[in-house]
Amino acid sequence: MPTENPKPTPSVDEVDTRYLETLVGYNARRAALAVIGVFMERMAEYDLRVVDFSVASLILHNPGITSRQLCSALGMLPPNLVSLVNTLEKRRLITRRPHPNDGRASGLHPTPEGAALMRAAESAASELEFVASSRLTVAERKTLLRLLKKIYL
Amino acid sequence: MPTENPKPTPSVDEVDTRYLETLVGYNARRAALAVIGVFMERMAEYDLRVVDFSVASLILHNPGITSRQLCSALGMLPPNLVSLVNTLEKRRLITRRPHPNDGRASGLHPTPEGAALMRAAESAASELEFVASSRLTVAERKTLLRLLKKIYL
DNA sequence: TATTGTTATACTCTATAACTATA
DNA sequence: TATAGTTATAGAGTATAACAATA
Repeated sequence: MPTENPKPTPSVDEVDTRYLETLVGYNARRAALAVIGVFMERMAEYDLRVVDFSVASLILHNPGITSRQLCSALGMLPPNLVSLVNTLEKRRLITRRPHPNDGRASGLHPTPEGAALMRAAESAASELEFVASSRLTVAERKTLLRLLKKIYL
Repeated sequence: MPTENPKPTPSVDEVDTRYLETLVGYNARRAALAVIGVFMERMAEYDLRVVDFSVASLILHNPGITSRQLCSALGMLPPNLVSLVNTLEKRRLITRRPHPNDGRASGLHPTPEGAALMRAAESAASELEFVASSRLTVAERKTLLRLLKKIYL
């Protein structure tokens, strides 16, 4: 009878991630973190975090938007938006004006400086898209965006 | 001459998110958060957070894997893995054994109970995939996974 | 000298409760 | 009574520095 040692405390040579890679959530999270990592580095030039960029971009394209609307659009909670908006205001990138129909709310508006900064930041972001999806064809990138929207919309 | 009031502090009716929706990072993050939100609720039954599931799944499929290998595979930092592994060990879901080739490391192995739990959890996760991607055809889901991998690999 | 695992700790992000001013 | 915005605070997640044991 030959030597038998069926389970000799094995070591792992190469990690098998095949199961996790079958999950949409795992892949979407990895992809998001990869893209956003590059995005963060690039936006440091404008002193904008990812969430600052998102908020300021929505204000640029939706002048008069309220904090509540920003929270709904971006899935964040009102208390976590307060200091962010305050900082943008102190940097003179946005201003608050009284809301025309609702005395409780403020309308958020880009300043000329804020609009200029965001146009530059959005240009940089759009350039980055080509880097981030450099291994995708234009058609594949379009398909990816379409399928991702079908997941979360 | 009619009344003119070209910029009367507008209010926003419906938020225009079209620019952000052109960005892969924005869409991937939204999709990941949507899927993972459902995932978290479902995994509460097994008392597993997303990261617990990922670690335990890798241990199941890679018996003998080290902490260092887990960190590399999941993009997390060693200090943040310590208490997670300790908790899995205290729950008797995994055990540590001496690494065969490296006295500094421990090999992590699933216990029979841990393997049984993870097989159940993985079944639930795979079922959830059909819910999460219910608006996608099978072919679309396959395409989505392929394109996401091309982004982060 | 470099690496594995660990402790301690700091920083960021996210979540909850409670308050005010207005609808 | 309900909602917008705010404050304070708690909790989760992520980050760095430094150490002991081993390679």
